[in-house]
Amino acid sequence: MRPTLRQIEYFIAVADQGSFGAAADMLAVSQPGLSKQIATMEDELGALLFERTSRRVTLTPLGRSLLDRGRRILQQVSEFRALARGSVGLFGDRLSIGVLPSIGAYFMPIANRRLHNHYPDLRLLVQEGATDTLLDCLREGQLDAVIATPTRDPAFKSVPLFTETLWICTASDDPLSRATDPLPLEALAERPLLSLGPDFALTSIVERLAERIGTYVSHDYRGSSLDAVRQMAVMGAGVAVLPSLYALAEAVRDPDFVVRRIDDPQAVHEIALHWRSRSPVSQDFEQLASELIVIKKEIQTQRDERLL
Amino acid sequence: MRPTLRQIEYFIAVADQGSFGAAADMLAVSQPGLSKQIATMEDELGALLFERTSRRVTLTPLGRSLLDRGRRILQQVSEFRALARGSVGLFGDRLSIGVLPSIGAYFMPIANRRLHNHYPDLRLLVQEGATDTLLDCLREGQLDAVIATPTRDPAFKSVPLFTETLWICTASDDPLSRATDPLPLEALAERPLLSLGPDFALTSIVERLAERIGTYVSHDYRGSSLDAVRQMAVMGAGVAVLPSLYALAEAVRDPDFVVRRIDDPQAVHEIALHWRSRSPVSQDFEQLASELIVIKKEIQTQRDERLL
DNA sequence: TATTATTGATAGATTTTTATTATTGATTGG
DNA sequence: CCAATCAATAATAAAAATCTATCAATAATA
Repeated sequence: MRPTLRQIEYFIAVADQGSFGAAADMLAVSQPGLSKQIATMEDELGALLFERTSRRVTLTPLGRSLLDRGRRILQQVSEFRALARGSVGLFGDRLSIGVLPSIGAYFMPIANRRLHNHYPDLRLLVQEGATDTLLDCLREGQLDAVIATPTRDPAFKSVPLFTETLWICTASDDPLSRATDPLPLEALAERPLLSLGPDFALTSIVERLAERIGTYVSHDYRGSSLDAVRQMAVMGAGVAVLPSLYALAEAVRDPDFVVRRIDDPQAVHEIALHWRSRSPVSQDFEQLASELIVIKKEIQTQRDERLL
Repeated sequence: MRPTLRQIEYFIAVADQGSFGAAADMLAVSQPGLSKQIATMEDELGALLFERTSRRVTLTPLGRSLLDRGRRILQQVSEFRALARGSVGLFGDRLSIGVLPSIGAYFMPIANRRLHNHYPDLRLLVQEGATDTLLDCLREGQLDAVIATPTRDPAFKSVPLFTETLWICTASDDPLSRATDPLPLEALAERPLLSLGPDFALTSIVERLAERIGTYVSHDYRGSSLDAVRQMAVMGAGVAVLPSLYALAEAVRDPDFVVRRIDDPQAVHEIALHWRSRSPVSQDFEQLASELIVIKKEIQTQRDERLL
């Protein structure tokens, strides 16, 4: 592409030095080489950039008006390089990340703030959805990373981040709402459970729990959001099973909101960070994962203190 | 100076095409040569720009953040050249222009023909889209000019071209279809309006009108094209609000197609020509704008004659 | 499951571009 | 008029970019 960056560079050097020879010295190239580049540049542009008087070289009016543009171009190329080099071991400035709904509303805002301290230039674009949907987007390159239920797909690498416990929420006049201590799973027998739509991995977990104690997940009311699920429970449509991030955040906000942890080793939801195995920045993702783990612990500690 | 302009050019081509082979074809170079350039570029930058899976090529986060910068650099080099060659830039080269859908289908074909008489070498590449999308492309240098709703962004210069009036179209058995004279806005009260998707400035105007008379723009049926909007109106889904260029062109084509102008000072859509303020060929654009204004008047006169 | 097609990477030859040295021609101050 | 200075030219060398041919990996297809 003409003019070449080299030509622009030479052009600026000559303009600055006011002499071909001096410019050549400064750039540590031979004077004829530099002369040639300027000549071909002028030739291709169809106009003279310098006025050669026998004793000195001055810019033509055209050359003068091109000088700033040339400088700006070189400046931008150098910024381009700096940006590329500077982000070795870091992400670029935008990272598209897909997360489960509970993560999106109750984890990402905090995580975003803390990550900002470590990566000041990082801009997170968060998209919420179900695990499978998100992983499809990840596969197709619409997302860079996904925080969701672990998967075994070899197209992805993943690192476990944390485990969410599952909590129940019922109408305030429900007998289950009378206590706040962990609840044995069996106490939910005979009670219809409420959860999200069938796409969500959380729902599968809840279904498995329901099966174990001989009850079922209500198909009539399937929440499109965790808030919807909670509303249905409050109205008495069943027992909502909610992930800890959501349940506890709401409990902190509204002391009258009663949630109880399900006391069962299977009443948990594993959460992992996923990215494409082929991604050339795998190490960055691993580092991101460990940051996120730390952040989760901090959130937990902080919340425990507020609850006590 | 690294990266080379050629490397940046190749980089952008691959990003745009999503494939090394396609990019090489587009640039009329061999695929290995292009691969090599990208490889050395990545090598010299010390970071990968693309993520290669066997079936597709996607940008890494870093690549994505460099893309705009790259485009801007090429854009500026091309402006540098254009400026040097004397305003040959606009009417010698090809002009990529983005326009609103109604303009693209019912104005550009005619404008193109007439412009050809004045500027025999001018080749227009027309792209359709919503105002914001087009202005983004303009900013990034993918387009040279945009004909769309006026904006206040200081990055752009603009000249008003003309004002489109808004017209309605309803099903043929609709009471509103019985007359053809201008319609007071109030006659549309209680009637759901139909328009394009939320990206389009036209839709905002229609929404404002709807609000004034206490009705709404149907969200269930949002046309992806003006034709789609008209179809929905013909099927009785609501009252389509269409810009004059589209409505009158269709009315001329099909005499049974009933459209009525909305008789209200706010039922109008301003249209302006935009270009980058930094463009070295601003004068050319101003001239282009005045040509376009003349052309619009000619079209109007011509159509009025055919309608009478 | 085997086969075919597609896609990007690699190797080596070749052309094109850029740079170097040596030299020339022109101008100007003494 | 001479010596000094500067940019342009010529011949050649070095470097870079590109091409052809081919490979390896992976999906799609039979």
